[in-house]
Amino acid sequence: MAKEDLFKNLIAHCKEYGFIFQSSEIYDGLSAVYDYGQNGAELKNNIKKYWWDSMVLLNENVVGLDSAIFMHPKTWKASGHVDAFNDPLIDNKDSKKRYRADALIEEYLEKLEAKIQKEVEKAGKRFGDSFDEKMFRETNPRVTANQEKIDTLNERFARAMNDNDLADLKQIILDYEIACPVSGTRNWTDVRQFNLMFATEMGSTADTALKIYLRPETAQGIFVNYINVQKTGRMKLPFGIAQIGKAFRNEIVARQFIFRMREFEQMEMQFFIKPGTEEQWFEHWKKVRMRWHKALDLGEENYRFYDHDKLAHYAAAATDIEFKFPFGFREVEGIHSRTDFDLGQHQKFSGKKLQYFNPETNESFVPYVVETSLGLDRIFLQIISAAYKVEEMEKEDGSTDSRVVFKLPPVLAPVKLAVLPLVKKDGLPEISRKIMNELKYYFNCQYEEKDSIGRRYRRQDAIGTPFCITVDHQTSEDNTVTIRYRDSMKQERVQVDKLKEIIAGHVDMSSFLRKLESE
RNA sequence: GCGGGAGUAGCUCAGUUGGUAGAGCAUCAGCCUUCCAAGCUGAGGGUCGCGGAUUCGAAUUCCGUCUCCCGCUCCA
Repeated sequence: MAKEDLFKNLIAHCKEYGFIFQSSEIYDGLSAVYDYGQNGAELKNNIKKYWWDSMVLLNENVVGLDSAIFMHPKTWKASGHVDAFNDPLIDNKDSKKRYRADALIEEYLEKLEAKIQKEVEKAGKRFGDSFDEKMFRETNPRVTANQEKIDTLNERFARAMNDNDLADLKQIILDYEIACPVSGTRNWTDVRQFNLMFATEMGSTADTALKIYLRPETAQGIFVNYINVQKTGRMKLPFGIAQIGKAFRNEIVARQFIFRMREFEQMEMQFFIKPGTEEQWFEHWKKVRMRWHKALDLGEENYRFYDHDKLAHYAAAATDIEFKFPFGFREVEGIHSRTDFDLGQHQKFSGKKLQYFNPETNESFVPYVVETSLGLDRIFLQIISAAYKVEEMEKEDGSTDSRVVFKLPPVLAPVKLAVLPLVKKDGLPEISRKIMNELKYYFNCQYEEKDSIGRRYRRQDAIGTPFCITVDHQTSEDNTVTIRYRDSMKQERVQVDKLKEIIAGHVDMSSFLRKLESE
């Protein structure tokens, strides 16, 4: 099957079996927003538990937090998001390229500056030692003309940016005949503002309302609570704060199913450290996080690190853990060395001390931060992409047969086992119900009696149920059932009272975590 | 946002120059009892993405709009 088809089929499969639906589908949907269905919600919760437990249970110096989506507007000034997420953009209609309008103008200014520089250098060579640069700049007509152009443009540009005058930004581009570097034409659209943060108002009357944003990342909720957690938890450096929560970005183009959504969920841990130890902790968390991913057993060859050359405004070092999706290698998790940027900014904007006092050395300082930031929806997509298999097999009579199977890690599977009476009579349903009623306290179970046993197995394969328990006529004689394994399709006959132990061995989170740490 | 493709039942799709909306699978009920889908009988389910125009009559033609997919672009 072609890769595109595979991805399409996966999306269709997710809908058909209750994993993911498009938001508000009966109203034609809402772009780049998705809902998790009955099976998707279970899988998502299990992923969260795996992450949360691996952070908070396995690391005694990492604690959890659940901060609000709404935050004081100053938060986003301090974090840099208000500035970084508000770009005036313009499109060239011929080349179809999109640019930041301010960047185009700045580039033009640089060109003018370069022209002057060239004149100066030329003159410098000609006159040798007797060259008076200041005099030359003030008197040469070509230089003064360009310098005047720069000065007037600079002034107008600064005013337009300050007033957020989009119309004038476009007019500048037209007036100074700035052309597209690709097409060379000046066929421009209007300048439009793309604000990547969703805004709303808090307060019931318009005149007192405060403009607030839906958080574009969960990290700031951790930073603003740094002191609260450190003091009340009596935390000593190094320590971490972990959080799972929704974040919102008004993406210009959101595509590729749940890979890039406008409303998404992050699993982030901010690790506070002494300055000077950031390299060591950066390497530590790179290793730990990669091990966490690989324990899911989705194929070693599907992972790689990608180190950033261009760094975001907050980062000193950054790497991504990338996974090979059906559409190529993409970022799933970011590990960033954020220095004291965030705490420093919040200290500055709030006027509150966000420091750590080391009683041994009598020093106070703003801690450095290494963060691990994982996209929950992305790792969900990663897991189902790797788990979705169409298998061809040969039947006993030589004809071919196929099945669609979700080979989800058993510990994450939405339904752990199905209890199936072989036939719908002879008391088999009653025995099955009894078994189910005992196991339901430990595992998410399903009971099914409709259709042939083979077809019921296939249905369970399609949602990734790792175990099918089949009750047959022998059960009433010796209290045994068959247990059928999803991946091998092999069956074993076991005692009913052994079921809990056998299944727990495969799906229990605590044993999975133990395995993770022992590796 | 731009270019290309698409939208008909839960899923995959057919639907001829405009003339009463179909199939397979799935679902539900019943029959049959069988350890790896596709046995038999019957039933339910669609204002053909939405809105408008043309027409005696529109799934089909035209306009607008929404959504999805691919490629740019943007973002991490």
